[in-house]
Amino acid sequence: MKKVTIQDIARVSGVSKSTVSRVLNGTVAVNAEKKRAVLEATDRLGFKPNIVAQSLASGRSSTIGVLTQMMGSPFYDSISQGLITGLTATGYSPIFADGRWRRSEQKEALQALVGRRVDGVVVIGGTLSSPQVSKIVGDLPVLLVARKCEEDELHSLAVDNEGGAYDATSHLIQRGHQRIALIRGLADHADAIARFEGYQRAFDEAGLEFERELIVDGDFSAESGVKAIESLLARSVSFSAVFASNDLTAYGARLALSRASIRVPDDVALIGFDDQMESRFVTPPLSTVRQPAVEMGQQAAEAMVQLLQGEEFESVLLKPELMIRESSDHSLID
Amino acid sequence: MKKVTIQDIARVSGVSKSTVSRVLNGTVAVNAEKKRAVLEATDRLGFKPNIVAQSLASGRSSTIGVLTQMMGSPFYDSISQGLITGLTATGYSPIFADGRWRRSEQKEALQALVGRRVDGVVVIGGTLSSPQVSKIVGDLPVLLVARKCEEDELHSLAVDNEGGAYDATSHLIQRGHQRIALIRGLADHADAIARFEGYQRAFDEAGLEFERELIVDGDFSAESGVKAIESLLARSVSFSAVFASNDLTAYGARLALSRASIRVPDDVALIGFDDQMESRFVTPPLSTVRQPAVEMGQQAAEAMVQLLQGEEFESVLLKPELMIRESSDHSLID
DNA sequence: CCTAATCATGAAACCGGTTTCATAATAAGT
DNA sequence: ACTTATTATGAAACCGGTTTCATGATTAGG
Repeated sequence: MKKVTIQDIARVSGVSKSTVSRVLNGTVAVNAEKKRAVLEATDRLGFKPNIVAQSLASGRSSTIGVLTQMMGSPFYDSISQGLITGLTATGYSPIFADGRWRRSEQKEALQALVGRRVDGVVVIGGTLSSPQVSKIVGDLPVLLVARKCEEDELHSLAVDNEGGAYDATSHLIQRGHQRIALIRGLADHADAIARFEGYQRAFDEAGLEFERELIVDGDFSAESGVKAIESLLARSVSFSAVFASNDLTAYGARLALSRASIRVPDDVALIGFDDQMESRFVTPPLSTVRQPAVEMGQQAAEAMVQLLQGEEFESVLLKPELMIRESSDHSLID
Repeated sequence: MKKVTIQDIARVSGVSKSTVSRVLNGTVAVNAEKKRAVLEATDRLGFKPNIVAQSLASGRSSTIGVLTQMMGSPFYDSISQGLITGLTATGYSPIFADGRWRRSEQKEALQALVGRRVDGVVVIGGTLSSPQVSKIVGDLPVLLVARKCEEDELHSLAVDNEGGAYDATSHLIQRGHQRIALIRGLADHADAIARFEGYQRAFDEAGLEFERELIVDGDFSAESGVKAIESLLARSVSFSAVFASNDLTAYGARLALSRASIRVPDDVALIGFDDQMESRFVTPPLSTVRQPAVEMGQQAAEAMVQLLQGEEFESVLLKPELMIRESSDHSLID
């Protein structure tokens, strides 16, 4: 079970290890006869290059660092998943480090990745500013996923949260809803803020005022959806629709409504954000704003490979798609 | 932005690079004065060891290969997530490769990991037999997660699927149900088979016979839950309870029941398997058999680190916990 | 046919660490 | 005090590749 090295190949095929390397990488032409001998030996001895040695010598590790923020969010998890699948058979392997949404840990994680000499870095979410990221990763290619890049110095692959929220809210307004409760996400989370802004803009453009009392704080968890509805009911706030900042929150809201014998969509329309896998199957199927998480991960993988091959990549802002299902399929207007 | 090497440290602090290495690794004692100088220089120059070089020289890469099977299953995804978090700050980094539930791809993926000279391998699910795995990874420590090891030659961290299914079924039987539909998982999936066996044993031990017509095929997807219920109804099979092979399937079943105006749990009790995050919040909250996926991932991380430190590790078979919620909270017996 | 340019190839340097080995210095033993 | 066992340390080998460089062989140009 001892490892075969190119030295062994060289000895067996009667050439120098330089030549073996050249044959294997096809960097320069070598005599056809020797080439055949080398390939034959490589095959017969079952040679597998030592990627670590390759990395050290070439300065490239064929490894891509991925910084995640594990909050057990289905959305972020799906992106990671898409990245892993998108990277298979590209020659690059993803190596993960987690930042737990804490600045210091994100920095450490990023440093660990750089220490491992990754060829590029994909940052999924997180709260590090792009200068902070740049400072740590240096001139390595970086791709920010599910995050806009404020300064536009880094490449990014994000979703238009504001637009998505605008669409969702407008949809409800068109169905005649005016008292639309909003369950917000984490107060300092960029996505949550953008979604709130979309909500506001929908009201503005419809020439309507939204009521302060309809805005409830949340934290993207299902529990916070339950609490939000309970709070609304406890305060006897009336509302005919609920826009939850993500699907998980919408599930919680749905449960709380059900407990209060409020029917969805008959009494109250409900809409979420994300379109996680389960949303098509909950009762009633949940209307939501679709963020193609898995696809984003795969796209990120492709984009990173492109960048590593020296090609250019234009930051993209994906337009999320409104998925209208039964939970909002009830119009107040006949 | 050029890299600082131990050679630089050596020059600055006036010692040889061997000594620098010794100080940094604490392998052997060195003169206190020199030690201080080295540490000071290390600090001042902001030295970060090149892990690739370290790996090549030491033969250890401080990297753990993880073989996943991306089927977008929340259960498996959560294990990966647990692994990532469990490995942070251990000095080891996880590197992923995906096998897509296909034998040939699993082999390739595993080979890729070994080629990267990982120190150990964690296999999550998958269909490779343990001899096949051993053959590829050689004498590296291996941990099979969410899978029993048939031959017991490899370490494993699994859940007692048969027992869990037995508990779930028995629970329904105790509540007076006798016509319990079972929606099976993928026909050739070990977990699906074990769950079916648990179902059968529960009937046996209760002295009851289960009816063939109540067993419907599925594939662990929500769609298959919908189809299963539709099939049951189309065949006019009567049943008072449904045991779905996983939560996703249960969601689908719930939706189909709802469409047919069959109430849960009043008309039909429903129970799933997994206890994924959402199950507490669907309507009605889903009774299920809890597999602590995230915790399993974390435990796997710990176990692997243990193995790498030469400590022993006993394969464990976790006992899943029955979570009784509203979806099965209706007894036929008063 | 002779000189210059091109080409294939092996030797050696290199990537950045770890580890063995030999040596000089120090401590211990009698 | 003299030999022997320890100890700290630098030089050098090594891990397994890639890449530069020099050289001898080949081809092209005139």
